[in-house]
Amino acid sequence: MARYQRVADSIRERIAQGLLSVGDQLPTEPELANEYALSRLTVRRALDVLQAEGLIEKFHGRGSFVRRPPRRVTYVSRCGVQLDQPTDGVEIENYVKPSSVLAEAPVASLMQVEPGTELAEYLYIAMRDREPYGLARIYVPLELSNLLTASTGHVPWGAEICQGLKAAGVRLARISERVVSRLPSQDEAESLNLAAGATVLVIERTAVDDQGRVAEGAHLVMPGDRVEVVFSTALAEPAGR
Amino acid sequence: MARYQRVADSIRERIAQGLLSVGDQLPTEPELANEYALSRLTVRRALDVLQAEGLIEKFHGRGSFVRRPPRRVTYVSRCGVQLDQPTDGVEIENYVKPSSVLAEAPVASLMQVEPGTELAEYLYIAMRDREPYGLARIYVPLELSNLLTASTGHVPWGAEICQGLKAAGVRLARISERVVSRLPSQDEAESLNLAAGATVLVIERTAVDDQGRVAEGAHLVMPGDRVEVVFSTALAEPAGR
DNA sequence: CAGTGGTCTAGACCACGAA
DNA sequence: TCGTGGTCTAGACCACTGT
Repeated sequence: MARYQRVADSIRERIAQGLLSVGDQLPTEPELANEYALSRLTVRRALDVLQAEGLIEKFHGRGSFVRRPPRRVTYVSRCGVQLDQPTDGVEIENYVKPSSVLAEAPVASLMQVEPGTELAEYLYIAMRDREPYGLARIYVPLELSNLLTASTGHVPWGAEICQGLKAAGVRLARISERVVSRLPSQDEAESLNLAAGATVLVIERTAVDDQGRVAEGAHLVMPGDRVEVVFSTALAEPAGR
Repeated sequence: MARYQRVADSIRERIAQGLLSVGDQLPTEPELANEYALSRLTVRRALDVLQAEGLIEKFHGRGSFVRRPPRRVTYVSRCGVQLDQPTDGVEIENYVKPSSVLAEAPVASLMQVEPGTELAEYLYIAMRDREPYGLARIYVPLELSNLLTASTGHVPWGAEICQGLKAAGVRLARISERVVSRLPSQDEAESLNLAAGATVLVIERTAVDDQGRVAEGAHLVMPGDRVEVVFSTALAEPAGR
């Protein structure tokens, strides 16, 4: 086994044993190189491995630190964004920025409208532990968004969108979701504060009403190592038949 | 911008322009180092970037090659494994290995049985383009698996499991699926022929019958950059009501 | 300013694959 | 056996952070 792997194992062990705790700064790279009698490049590769695993976090100019073990946030398939992990008591804050946009090609395809159609866009940034962990763009046809704001009196969030649509007389017939894992764009990497090599989980969701029109579309980007997605489907033929 | 990034851009450009085509071998690392007047380590880092992007593939002892752009395979939520991308004409082969196992803790939790319970396990390896792209472990309670083999006469695959269960009188009430992205275990990396730093998409699925018992459980592991997962839910209240 | 991680070099040896 | 990528070194300079 390569030496950098052994160093990674050794530091992993130190963390597991509690010799290094969450938030602690690791020895500097020259110190580690000296300690293991290896070149600095070799211990750097070990740290890269640990960073890819999400065990540590490196900051240019500051040092390397033991990371809080990533608690997975659960995304549950439902109308409106739903991100929660109920039992850990950590607050999740959301920042919402509503606006209206002209649909570019990808959004137009998602919403099944002509490119250039005007849509209401809700941009959400979800924070947790003072770190961003999710970007959500939710699109609603303009005529529906007016009904939404009128009925709720403020910018809706999550399940409120669902209820608002219902109150506005929209009957949702089907929700389709597409889940993909990929490398983040540069923007996404910065917004979500992602390490090099990290992936994001992308969920594209459309809610179709009983007229076959797309009533809501969502584009969610989340850090791949901090989310789990749960789908639960009741089958068409219930037990009673 | 760092020099290795510029080299990566340059090679990316060569591929985009068709100077390098799918399957072509790249110049060797010493050649590239010479060509760009950089050290070998620097061009190696450029190649690492391209490999992480899935653009090239490196083979120890053979060379680096332009990779076929990863066609995403679509996993559609359904009973039984369903992996297909209909319109590309590339054959998907499956190798099945049935056996019976004693449930370890994670499997026992998936199937909601006591640890140590005997279960039928079907291990599938899905191949495509002569490369493995999916590992599936499907678990069925032993009494159901006997019914299955009896009714189909051979080892069932995919939708056959669903039909077989139905024929055996099992009424499925709900399917739950959990999707997670993570780094592969060493075994998984080898079986799926994954590059360093690649992630896998894991789907854990359980099908529950109308008695609340788990009739089928599945643990699917797929290369994160070659799958997309699609869920479609008809809502509880159809349009007609 | 001092201390940290990020990039880069020139050279060496090793491990693997194919002929 | 030979050519390939994988690992490693000792040293250098740069870029960022906090004081």
